[in-house]
Amino acid sequence: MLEKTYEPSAVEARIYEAWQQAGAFKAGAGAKPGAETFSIVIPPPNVTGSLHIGHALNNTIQDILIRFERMRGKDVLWQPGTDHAGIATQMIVERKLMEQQQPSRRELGRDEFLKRVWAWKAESGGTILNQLKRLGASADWSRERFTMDEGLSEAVRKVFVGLYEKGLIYRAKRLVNWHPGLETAVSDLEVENIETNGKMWHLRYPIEGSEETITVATTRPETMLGDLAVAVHPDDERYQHLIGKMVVLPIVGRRIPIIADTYADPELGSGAVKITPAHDFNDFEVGQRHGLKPLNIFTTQARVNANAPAAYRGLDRFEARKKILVELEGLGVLVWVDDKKIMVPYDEKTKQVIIEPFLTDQWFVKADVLAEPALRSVREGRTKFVPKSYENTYYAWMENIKPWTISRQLWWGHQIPAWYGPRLNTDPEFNNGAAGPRVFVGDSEEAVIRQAEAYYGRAVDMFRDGLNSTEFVKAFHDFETTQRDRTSAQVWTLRKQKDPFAEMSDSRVPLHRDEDVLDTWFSSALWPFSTMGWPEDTPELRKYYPTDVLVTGFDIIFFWVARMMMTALEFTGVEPFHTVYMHALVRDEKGQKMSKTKGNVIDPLNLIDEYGADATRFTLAAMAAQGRDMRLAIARVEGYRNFVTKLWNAARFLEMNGCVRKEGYAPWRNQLALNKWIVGEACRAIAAVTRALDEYKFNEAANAAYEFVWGQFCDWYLELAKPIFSGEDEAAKAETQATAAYILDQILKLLHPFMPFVTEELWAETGKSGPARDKLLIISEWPDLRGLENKEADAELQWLITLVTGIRSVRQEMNVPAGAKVQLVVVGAGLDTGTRVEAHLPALTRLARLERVDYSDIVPKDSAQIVIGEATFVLPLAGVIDIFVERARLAKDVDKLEDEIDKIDKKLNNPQFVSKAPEEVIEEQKQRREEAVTRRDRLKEALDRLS
RNA sequence: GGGUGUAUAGCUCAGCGGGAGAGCACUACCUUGACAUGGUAGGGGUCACAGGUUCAAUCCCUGUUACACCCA
Repeated sequence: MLEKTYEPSAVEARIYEAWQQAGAFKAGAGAKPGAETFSIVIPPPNVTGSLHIGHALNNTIQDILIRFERMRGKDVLWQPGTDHAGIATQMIVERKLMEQQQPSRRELGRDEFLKRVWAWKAESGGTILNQLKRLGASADWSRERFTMDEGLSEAVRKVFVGLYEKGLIYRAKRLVNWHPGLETAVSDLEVENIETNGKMWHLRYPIEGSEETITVATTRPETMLGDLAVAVHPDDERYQHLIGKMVVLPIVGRRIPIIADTYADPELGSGAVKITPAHDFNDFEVGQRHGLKPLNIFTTQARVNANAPAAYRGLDRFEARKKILVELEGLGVLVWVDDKKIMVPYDEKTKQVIIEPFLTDQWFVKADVLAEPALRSVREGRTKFVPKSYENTYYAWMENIKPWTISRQLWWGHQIPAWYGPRLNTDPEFNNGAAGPRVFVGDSEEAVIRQAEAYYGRAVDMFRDGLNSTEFVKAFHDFETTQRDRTSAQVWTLRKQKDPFAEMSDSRVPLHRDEDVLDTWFSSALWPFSTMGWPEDTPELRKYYPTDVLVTGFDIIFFWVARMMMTALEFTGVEPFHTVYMHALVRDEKGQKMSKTKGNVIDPLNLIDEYGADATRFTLAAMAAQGRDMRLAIARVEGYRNFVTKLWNAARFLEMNGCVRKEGYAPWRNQLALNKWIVGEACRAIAAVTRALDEYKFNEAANAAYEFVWGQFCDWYLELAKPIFSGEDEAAKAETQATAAYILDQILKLLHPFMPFVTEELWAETGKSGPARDKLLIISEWPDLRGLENKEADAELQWLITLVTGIRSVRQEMNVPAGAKVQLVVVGAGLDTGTRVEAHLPALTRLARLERVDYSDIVPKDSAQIVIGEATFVLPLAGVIDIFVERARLAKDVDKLEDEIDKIDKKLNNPQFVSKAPEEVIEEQKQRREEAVTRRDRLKEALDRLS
């Protein structure tokens, strides 16, 4: 016997274990022979992260699709894994070191620090995956991958080398977005521009050899220390005579030119702008056009460096600003201050640190080249976005894609497989100072050594500890010495004669490895194929790649989706998935983003603890309409928890009434209209859920299932079955018991993708009697009852439901006590109505609380009347009902019908409508009119009888 | 500044060229043999505003307003 309520906490862990034991999550579990494949790769969560509500939604949707397709007999793989999340993880470990008062990252050194990170990964890395398991995620855990696994790292190196060799990855000195806290470059996407109340300071610069001044405006006065020019528009009348003159930069004393460049906007401020090429992206370009060599005034921590006057060195950028303003004011240079809204670039993650444009050597990907085929894939429909509107977002970004900065000055991540060595004097670029060291890129040290030996014509030494290790410095110095001498054949000959050991110091060339690591998204970009074994040609890769659907939030469409498209097309030649399903972001019930600081975070694990995984999942699915965000209200979760209980109790009711599954039961052999009807309803519900899931309309799927289970099966079928169960007709009872058990099976299947735990538990419970179940629900077949609708049964049950509802409605409105039994008189019944009344007499009596049912040709006086079809159903309530109220009730209905008839008549009397509207629309209107007229006439008659 | 999206019941949201819907909330009644995490009945909407297209507009088009998000 089932308990009165379902206890999720008592069941979920056991069920999950049973699935694992049965190998139900394994790739291909339950697949029909020769089945189509269906694969999804999980968006890998941060390895040291924990589950938030967005993950819960994301993975619920994936699990619904996976369970659905698995039940449909496809060969399914859900590929799980985690991401090393370079910046986030490194920050966490650094913070922990600080909290525990241990040596800092730099004090520990690279190797020791990385050991600590791996230890932390080992300690906390399983958390989020365990949380996904609590949600019921049926991923193939035996195939779990991590972005820094050896295989995936090999894929990263292969891709890096491949792109490098094609010229699609290059190293360059550029202005990049610099994070002064982490002291690393970040990509454009990792910067969020936030509108802030700022100021515009107007500075009057003196002009050399003149009494004139030129006024420039800036939001960042401290950067004046790095000013290299003042620009005016070439057509600006006001400044023609100043172009070419020199400004003496206050405080600094540097002479800088006044240049003509269209970047200066004559309309803005004074029309003259200061140019600081090392600290502003626009200024950098201006500087390049005019051959200005950028002057960097900041350290990697955004403190003023030695390129500035001594008084400012070491000051933080904001301290420097204060000091400069004081000094400029004292000099009379600062002439005016405005308030101004300015966009300040913040670190996108924490929104705490202001990002600084900073001039450094970095690695870049020529994203524009890779974007071309990725754009075509979507334009030509080989990959589709759901909802489709995101395709425009994708186009807009991809069409204007900028070079992708992929190097990070971090330690946790994939170290860039590049080595640097000195240039030979025979190298064509030897005298080009800007060319920098000679770079060797290879997917292994052996490959690099081979290349380097070919270049140098002799052995090389590999220095892994970086540019500053004493061994490297010494070796490099030795090489440079010999290298210099070799520039002249004469000197070289002399040297060899003087120094018999010259040969030795000449013999090995020191190479050092690039210390930087790659952007985390570089490895994520390979996820769909790297997890399946690429670059090896594995069976998984052949079978499950390309994948089918990518399920993700729209916030990482650029970070991740676009980049997967690019790398997959470049390296595998196919789109990594045919569909990208973008779900909404989960917000709180007030529509605000959830954040720890606001304290409005809904922890999915709390929801699971309190309401169960099934209710949590169902809520997320039911709210997953295709939109930008969804607001999660606890009341909804509660409601779906109630739904779980409802299902549980329906099963309990069946159990109590001997509804056992029957061997050889065939739904098409049902005799009773009630059973024919519920089979048809199930058929429609299954079709609706299936179609909705095929279209990724999870809310529609959930609602259709919910409506059928609660609104049809529980509210009507079970209620109507009650009199049969307690009745004498054994044949009817047997058929209904078998049908009820059969429908429950269909329901369990239908709900399983949404509510896997309670359905699996009930599947087991109901499997204890009747024919033995041959497998778990998770790998059972998705239901399909097509062709079992029955029009007559539908009409009959619809009639019954209308009648019961009608009587109940009258009873309530007439304030008939709920317990009181009343008489029903059927007037004007034809053969159909008579048969139906007789067939459903017990149900009717019970549900409408009737004392007895009589037939008559005369309507009793002062009665409430219900018109259905040709018959009028009369509740003789003389003395009980208020005639006035009953008249009002009927009159209201008549009014409604009159309105409708008027509306339809207007249409039908319009010759335009009749001539232009489609035939079936006209026909439908006529039919609706006829029904309305009949019903109105009946109601009018009823009304007349009341007076 | 550019772009995208949204505006429907008190709330959260579906829907859609031809009858305005759901869940929650609300009101009233009901502990009837699965379920009070329940049942029954009920109230509630100029479908943001203004034009246009159409025989017909909540739905399509244009504009306005408000809000949200993305990009610079």
